[in-house]
Amino acid sequence: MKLNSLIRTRFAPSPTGFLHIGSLRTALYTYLFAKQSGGQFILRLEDTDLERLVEGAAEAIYNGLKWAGLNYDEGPDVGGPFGPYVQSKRLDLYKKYANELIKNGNAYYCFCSDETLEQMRQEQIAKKQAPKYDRRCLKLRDEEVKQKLTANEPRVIRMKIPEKRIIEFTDIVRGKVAYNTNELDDQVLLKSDGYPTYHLAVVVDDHLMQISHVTRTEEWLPSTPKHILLYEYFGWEAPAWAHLPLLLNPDKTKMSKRKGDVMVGDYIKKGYLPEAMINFLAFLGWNPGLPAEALAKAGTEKEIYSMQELLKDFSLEKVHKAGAIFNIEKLNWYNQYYMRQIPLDKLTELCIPYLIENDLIVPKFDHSFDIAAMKGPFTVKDFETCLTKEKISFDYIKKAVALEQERSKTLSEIGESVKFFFEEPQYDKSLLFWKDTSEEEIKKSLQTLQKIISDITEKKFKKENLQEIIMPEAEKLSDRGIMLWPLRAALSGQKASPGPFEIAEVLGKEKTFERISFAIKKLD
RNA sequence: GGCGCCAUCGUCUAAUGGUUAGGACAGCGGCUUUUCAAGCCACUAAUCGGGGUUCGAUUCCCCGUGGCGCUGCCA
Repeated sequence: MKLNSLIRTRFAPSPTGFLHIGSLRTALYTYLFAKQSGGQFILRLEDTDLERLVEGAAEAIYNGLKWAGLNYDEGPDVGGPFGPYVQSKRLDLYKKYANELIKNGNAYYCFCSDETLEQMRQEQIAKKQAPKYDRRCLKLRDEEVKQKLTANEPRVIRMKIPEKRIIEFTDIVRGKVAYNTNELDDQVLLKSDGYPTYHLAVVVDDHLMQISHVTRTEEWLPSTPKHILLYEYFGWEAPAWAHLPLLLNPDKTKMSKRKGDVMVGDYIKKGYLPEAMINFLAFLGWNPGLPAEALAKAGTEKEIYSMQELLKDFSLEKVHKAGAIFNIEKLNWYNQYYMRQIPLDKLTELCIPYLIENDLIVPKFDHSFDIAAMKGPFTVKDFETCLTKEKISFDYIKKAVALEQERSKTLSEIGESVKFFFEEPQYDKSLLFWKDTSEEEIKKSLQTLQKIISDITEKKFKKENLQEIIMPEAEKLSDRGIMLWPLRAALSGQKASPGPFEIAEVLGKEKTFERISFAIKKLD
């Protein structure tokens, strides 16, 4: 372990898919750990599997990290002193180090074909043995190897694992962990296509990039002894290890697609806020666990943490060992909480892409942008110059959003619930009926309202005034719902919505009158 | 199969030898109420099993059970 030196951590995803929500949590913990001590956080792309590369995945990773506020000090798109930060651009390096291992006798060429290896595996399984390379190529004589190399036969480079050694290491999350080298396979380090496997590349890069702490998920725990051996072969000092718990599906399997949304982009599109996602993810597998006195002082066990507070309180030692199920309900709760904290102007800006998507407002520019990429006009200024649909102002949108702010869990939900402010509501006339009131009563209520409203001046069309004037009328009835329900229903066309007076104020006198008239017509 | 990791309410977790086992989400009930939310109040709900160690175990040790991970020229 490196002591007394700058903490440098890295997040090293492979661009074989869009940014996974579990990866984002790993990145978060990695970021927090480095940044809380003034260390550096690095992004490295591990694109050594040509077959699984996905186009656009790298972009999605950059965007996702940026969205979440996990800014890296060095990385493929920002550069840095230890670049390149993309493994496919470092092939010569891996080759050089692999050859060094051969020279020192810590690795050897293997010319076995896929079929040979597969057969070997099958035989071992049949004999109930652990599948393991039988080292037949290690027994090749020097001349044979030389001959095959000259003939340019396909080959890989395998790591030579010593026998009967116990590799013990201390993991920051798990404590002491030990593996017997007899259980380890002679791992392929350099593939026949010249690309390194993860095992070689990760060790070489972590060393060259001066990574002090390796943080990664638990699935890597069993390969850690191989990595430690490689550090030993190279004569390098190994970093500190921290194997983080996995994020799980509700059925406790490794979180994956098919069992729900797992891509960060999915959550961005749905309108989750980065603050909520970060807070939620931080507490999935970690908890500050305040001492009793501090707890008593705080009054309650605080679960709302900003990035700043996380930076202050996070600690790898307190990360849980067990995997955590991704619980969407709690995310929703966090998101709703954070949505209520956002200043209205800002929230409105965030909602605009969703309104455009729902065709509620139409900008003049080409709006075929991607919400997940978060590109497009978001400022008030941009927005006011780009509307075409019946002179809807930013202010109008703001008022509509304000009414849905507390009632929505996501931005996309606001985009939906706010619809009736922008288009005539379509509904069945049965919606207008309050409990078991008669059609006549409802109609009478609406007619009364029609009259009251036409008497109110445009200027006085505020919810307080409306309430002051309409409530006494409603109180005259056996149940004020007889007047208030049909009013609300007529204005919103919805079973559930904000209150009638607030809606009326936003719609304005003219639209309010029209919608009441429309409702009366429905009853005729 | 082998190896490893893990195990507190349904879920996320707090409490590391002494608590009525705490909180949050969800759920349920109530208050509020023109609807739905929100808010406020209350309730339900957990230490996987068995052995030890100890005056005392959620906590330490062992065994079992269960879950998960790895066992690829994937990462």
